[in-house]
Amino acid sequence: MDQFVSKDEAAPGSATQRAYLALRALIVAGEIRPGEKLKIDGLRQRLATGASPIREALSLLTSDNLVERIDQRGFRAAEVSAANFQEILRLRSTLEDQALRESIARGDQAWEEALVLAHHRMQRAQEQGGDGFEPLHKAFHMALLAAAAAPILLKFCSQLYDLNIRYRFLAGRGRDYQSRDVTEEHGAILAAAVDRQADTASALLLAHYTRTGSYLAGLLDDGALG
Amino acid sequence: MDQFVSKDEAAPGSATQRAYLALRALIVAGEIRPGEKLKIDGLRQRLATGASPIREALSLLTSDNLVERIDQRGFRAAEVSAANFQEILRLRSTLEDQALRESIARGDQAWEEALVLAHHRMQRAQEQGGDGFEPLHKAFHMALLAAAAAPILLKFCSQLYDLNIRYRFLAGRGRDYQSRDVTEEHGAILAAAVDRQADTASALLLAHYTRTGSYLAGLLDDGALG
DNA sequence: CGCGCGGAAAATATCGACTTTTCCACGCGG
DNA sequence: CCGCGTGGAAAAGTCGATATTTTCCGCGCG
Repeated sequence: MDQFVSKDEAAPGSATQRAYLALRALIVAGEIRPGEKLKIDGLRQRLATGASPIREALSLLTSDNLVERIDQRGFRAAEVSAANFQEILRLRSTLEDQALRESIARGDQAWEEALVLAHHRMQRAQEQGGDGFEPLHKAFHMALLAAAAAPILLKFCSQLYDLNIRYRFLAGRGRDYQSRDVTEEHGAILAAAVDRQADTASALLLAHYTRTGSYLAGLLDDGALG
Repeated sequence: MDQFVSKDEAAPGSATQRAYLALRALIVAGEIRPGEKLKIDGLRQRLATGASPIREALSLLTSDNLVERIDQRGFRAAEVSAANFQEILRLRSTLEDQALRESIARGDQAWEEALVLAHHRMQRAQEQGGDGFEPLHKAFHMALLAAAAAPILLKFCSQLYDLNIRYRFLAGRGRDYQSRDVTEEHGAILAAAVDRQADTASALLLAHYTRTGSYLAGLLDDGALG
């Protein structure tokens, strides 16, 4: 029994890993509000584990820019601001442009197929009411870049994705995010990528981000943010 | 006494911070070889502290791409490779170009003065035998970018600097690094930055990196690396 | 009435020991 | 002679407790 341990909770080996994933999910989803104090003891109870895994997980999240460490005063969820949001958007554009171009240039057939598959799964989840949509959405975006032989770059992109999506959740649980025509946008990006039209794909992707960005900026101005 | 705590060892508050800085220095300086196993107990002795700060420091270093975590098998110093080195160089060029341009565009007089000061100190250290040169070299490079209002970007640049300089140490303790005309290059970059000539400054900076990169790649091919 | 000082309460950071997992070498069986 | 399974040692991971630091609140002094 190796992969057959998913009884109630996914149990990836170490308690640290579990705590890391759980906390990241809580922060990204906005269940832990920006600036909120992260008390070790509280989290210890909430996640049913010891203090060491919690501390380690928080350290990891610190380097992901999702948690801030205050010298001898513990941890808190990262603050949000319009400037921070803009920076994330800008960095993401720069880095994903580069990653996407390299991915398209180097991608083989296996990449292409994995990409189509990721897109299909995402579409499927969306049509069926959005259950489990979020992880698949991220999977699709990362699948676009996956063929780039640049581990650090991909890691940065993954981090920035999480930071960015956090704002979407904060803007209102992603309510009617899908109301905009993201479906079509995703489809167009997929098509361009599969056709190896790097310029087109990149332009579409950046437009996708810029548009989502303005959309969110509008929502954020309405009080969800200082 | 805020900045006056450098008696024997820098003693910044927490044991975690101390362990983090010490380990990072060891890895960057190459005293811990790439791929080397990082045994908790060994480090515990070496740094005279408990296991918790060590683990936490290693977690932080993991996110800096200086340490790799192996699921239930502990930690090891990050491996090195030509591909990894190339990626660092490439990313650094992209990100520092952007950061430098924004820094030059936004920098005020205080920034200019801090920059000149950082350069002077670095020069001074180099002339006097290179004592404490490394931290000042990093300080100068970061001072160039400091006026960019982009904390995440600057953090990435700082990380990439460390990753990059690690290769220089591995290539032979930075032996005759200064034999190349870095002094003049630094001076030219400083001048261009102070004169707010973004294009020139950026071009010089990238050339600086590219040149250092080829230089190191040459050294690394000679067996210091697989 | 406001400011600053002290002491109590809480939270963090750190340590030392326990539990679980992994690694390595030895010996048995094919 | 080589592969496989077993057993012991070592290391990682985790837990609970302790000590140190910070924070908060009320009291007295200016």
